[in-house]
Amino acid sequence: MLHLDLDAFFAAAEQLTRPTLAGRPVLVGGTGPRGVVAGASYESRVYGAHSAMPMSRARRLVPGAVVLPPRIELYRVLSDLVFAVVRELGGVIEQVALDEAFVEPPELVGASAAVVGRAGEALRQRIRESTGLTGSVGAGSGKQLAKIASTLAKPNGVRVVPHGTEREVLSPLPVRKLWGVGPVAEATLRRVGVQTVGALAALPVAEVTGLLGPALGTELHGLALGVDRRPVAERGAAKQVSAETTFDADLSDLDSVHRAVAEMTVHAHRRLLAAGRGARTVTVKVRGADFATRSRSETAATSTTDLAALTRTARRLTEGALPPSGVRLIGVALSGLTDLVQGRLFDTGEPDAEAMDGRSDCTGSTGTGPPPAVRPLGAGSRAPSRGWRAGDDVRHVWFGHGWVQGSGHGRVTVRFETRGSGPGPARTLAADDPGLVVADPVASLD
DNA sequence: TCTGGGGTCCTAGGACCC
DNA sequence: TCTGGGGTCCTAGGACCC
Repeated sequence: MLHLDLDAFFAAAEQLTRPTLAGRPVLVGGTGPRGVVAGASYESRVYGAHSAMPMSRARRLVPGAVVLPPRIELYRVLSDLVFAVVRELGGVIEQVALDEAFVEPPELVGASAAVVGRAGEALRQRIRESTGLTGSVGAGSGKQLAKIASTLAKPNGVRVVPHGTEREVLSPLPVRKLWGVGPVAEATLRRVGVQTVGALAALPVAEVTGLLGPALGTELHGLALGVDRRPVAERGAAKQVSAETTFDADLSDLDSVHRAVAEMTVHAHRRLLAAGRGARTVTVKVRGADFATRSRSETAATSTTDLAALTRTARRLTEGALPPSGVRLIGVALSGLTDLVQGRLFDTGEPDAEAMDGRSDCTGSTGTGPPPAVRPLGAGSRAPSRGWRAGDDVRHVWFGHGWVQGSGHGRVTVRFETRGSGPGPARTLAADDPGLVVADPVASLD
C-alpha cells in the first residue's frame, strides 16, 4: 500500500497562491499572542521552526519570517484537487487529513519494489502537474511501514520498503516514530531503557501491555515487529463536531464566558446542520489559567438541532466546570450524532433571544475567536469592520486579486498576485479605497 | 518557549439490566 | 437473603494524530 503526504502543505499552499513567497520562510498559524505554528515551509524549518511550536518562539527563531493565518477553505479545495488525482489510481482511499492518505491501487498488489517505485513517482508527477504542489510517497506492507516510508522520503521523494526488509528499516528508528507513541509513551518506555523500535520488539508482549495498557501495548508491540493488519478503509461520517477558542487574555467574568459559550455553540451547531445531523450529547471543555482542562457532558434522550436548547445546556454545564482562576479556553462539542429525519427534529437556524446575545457582539470580543463566523464569507464586501489584516484576500477594481501584506495609519499594502500570475507588484492604498473589497481565498488559485 | 483547533480512541468507575 | 458476572450506557479525563 501507498501513503501520500503533501510536503509542508499549509505553507506550500501559501507559496503556491502567493508567488512572492516562494523560497521565503513562511509560518502559517495563530497570529495572536497564544498562537501556535500549524505549518512551516522548509525555509523556516532550517531555523528549527516546526508545527505545534508557539508562534512567538518561531518568530524569534526565523529571521524575516512571513506569518500568515491559515486559509482552511483554500486548503480544502486544493486537497480535493490532489485527491481527485489520487482517485484515478482506483482502489480504496483512506484520507487521514487534508494532506495525507493511504491508497491501495489494485495494480500494485504483488508488484515488485521497482514497479511500485515508478508508480509512486508517476503519482507525484501528476499531482505536481495538476496542482503545483509536491508530495512524498511511501510504500510498504502495511500502514505503519507506508507512513514511515513517506516520512523517510520527505521532502519531494519516493521510498519503497521491500518485503523482507521491514525489520531492518524499523529497528533503528526511535520509538516515537511509531503510530501511537507520543511524549508520554515515549517517556514510559525510556524509563525501562527502551528507545528504539528494535528494543521495543525485543520485549515480551506482557511487559509492553503492562507499561502501556492492553490495547496500545498489544498494538505497538505488533507494529514494532512489523505486524500491521489494519486495512485501508474509507472514513465514515464524523462522530462529533466541535468548536473551541483560546482567548488572547483569560476571561474573568461570567458574562464573557456565557457569550463565548454561545458563540462556540453557534459554530458547532452550524456545522451540525451542514452535515445534516442532530446531536444527543453536549460536552463543554473549560481550560483555566492553570492550563488544567475540565469537561462536563450531558446526554439527552433524543437528538436535537435546537440551537437555543443546545446553548442552554452548554451554559449550564460550563457553570459546573469553572476553574478557580481565569478562563483560558472554551469549547463546545456535539456528539451522539444522528441523521436527520424529515420533520422529526427542530429544524431551526433561528436562535431565541437568549442564544442571540452571544452572537450579538462577537466581533473581535474574544480575540482569537474564529472570524469567518462574523462575516458570512463576505467576498465582495467592503473592508472588514476589524480593519485589514495581514493575509486577507482582497480584490481591486483595477489591480485584480491580491493579499494584504500589512496595514496601519489609514493605509494598506497589497501584493497583487495569484497562482497563475507569477510574483506581482505591491501597492500601498488608502485603507478606505472604494475600489478595494474582501475576496474569496479560493480565487488566489487562478 | 509556555503551550491551537479539530478530531479519534482508550480507560475506569458507576448505574442499570438480566 | 445474599451474591455472581456480563453487557451496555454514561461521564470524566487523557493520550494521540495532523
